[in-house]
Amino acid sequence: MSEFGRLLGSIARGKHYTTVIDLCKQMESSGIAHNVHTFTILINCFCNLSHLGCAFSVLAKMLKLGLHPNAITFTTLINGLCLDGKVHDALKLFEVVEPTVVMYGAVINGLCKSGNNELGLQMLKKMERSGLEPNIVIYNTIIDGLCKDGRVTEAEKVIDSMNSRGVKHDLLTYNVLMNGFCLHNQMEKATKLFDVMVGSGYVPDTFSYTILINGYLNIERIDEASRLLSEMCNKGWLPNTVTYNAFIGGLCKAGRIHGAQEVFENMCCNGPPPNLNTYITFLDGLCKQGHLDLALTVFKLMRERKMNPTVVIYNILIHGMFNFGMFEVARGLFLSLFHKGLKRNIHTYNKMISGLCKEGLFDAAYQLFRQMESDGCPPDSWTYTAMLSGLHQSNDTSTADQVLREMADKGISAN
RNA sequence: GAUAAAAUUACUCUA
Repeated sequence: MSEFGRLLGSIARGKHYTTVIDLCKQMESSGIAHNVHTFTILINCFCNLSHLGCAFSVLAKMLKLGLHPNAITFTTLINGLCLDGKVHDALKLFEVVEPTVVMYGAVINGLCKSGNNELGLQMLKKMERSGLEPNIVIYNTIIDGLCKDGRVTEAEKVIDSMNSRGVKHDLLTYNVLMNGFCLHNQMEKATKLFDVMVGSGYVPDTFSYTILINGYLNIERIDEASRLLSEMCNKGWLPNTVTYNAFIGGLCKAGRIHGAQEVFENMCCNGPPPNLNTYITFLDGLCKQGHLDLALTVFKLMRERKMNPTVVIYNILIHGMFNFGMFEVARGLFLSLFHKGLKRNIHTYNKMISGLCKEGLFDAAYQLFRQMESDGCPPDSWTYTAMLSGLHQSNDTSTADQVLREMADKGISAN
């Protein structure tokens, strides 16, 4: 039985979540019983596929069988709730179970990732008071949240207090800090920190290099990014899909479409294989630079390579088409979302409405605006702004007033 | 009781 758990665990670690779920079904039908361990693995798989409902059904089944979920089960569920954006529910669950260090790690991560650094810091304090010692994972989580928020100085203070509590920083701490500098146009500081890190005996990994590479690419320093790429290769670190995706984005941004295409084609032929983000990055770059024909070719290629376009891919193309006057193509793409069974999101509608208004197609825009609610995408402040501007352009003051009232009723204010 | 299951870093669509 524990053999089975081990098997499931290793498959789950390889991220083959659906395989695990299938195996569990087979296991059940052949009468092999679950235990807390295998149930928890199953819950984690559902969480990682964002099938929270299924995850909680498994929990219910566990309870019905008289099995007691343990701290790991709860941590898994808390993490799943956070991944699904339900941080409040995660907190509620957290409050009714006996906390552990890892459980704190999961909620703090959920809080920091959802823009609640303050609550994350409060949790850290609460944890310290409760007698549980925060570990390096918890500190790195907080430091990352602060760095991404541009609060690198505060992050450095957290490092000091962490050190004085006897927790030593690690390679991740350096990577997180470097990324903080890179994201806020402080490449000199990032580079200096890289040198400090190497000088202290840490061996930079693929993350370290990709962080710096991406930083240089963001300021269009392709030369320096390429130099780092060779350096990392010489040191024996293989650039991965993320590293190349960063190059594709950076090259497109610098207008070097040909270079980006070369990187992309090389990935297709020699690996590492392009993933969804490769297509998102490349298509977005192509569309922003007005290379719509090539974008459509890549879009076709994507489907030939059995990579399923998502709504994000469609949004990018729709946006590109509107920007370069091909609004009929954009409308066609919008319609194919329905044919393909892909759910529209707020980006889709905001792009469509502002695009249609730009073309003077106010009625069409208004029609979409009115279908948003029933399509599960309630308009946000940006939708209202775009729609109102369209209504004003078409001198439809009565509709504009009505929309303004609705907006006020919903407590949404203009941008 | 565990040589099995849980939390942290890079690429990633709109004004």
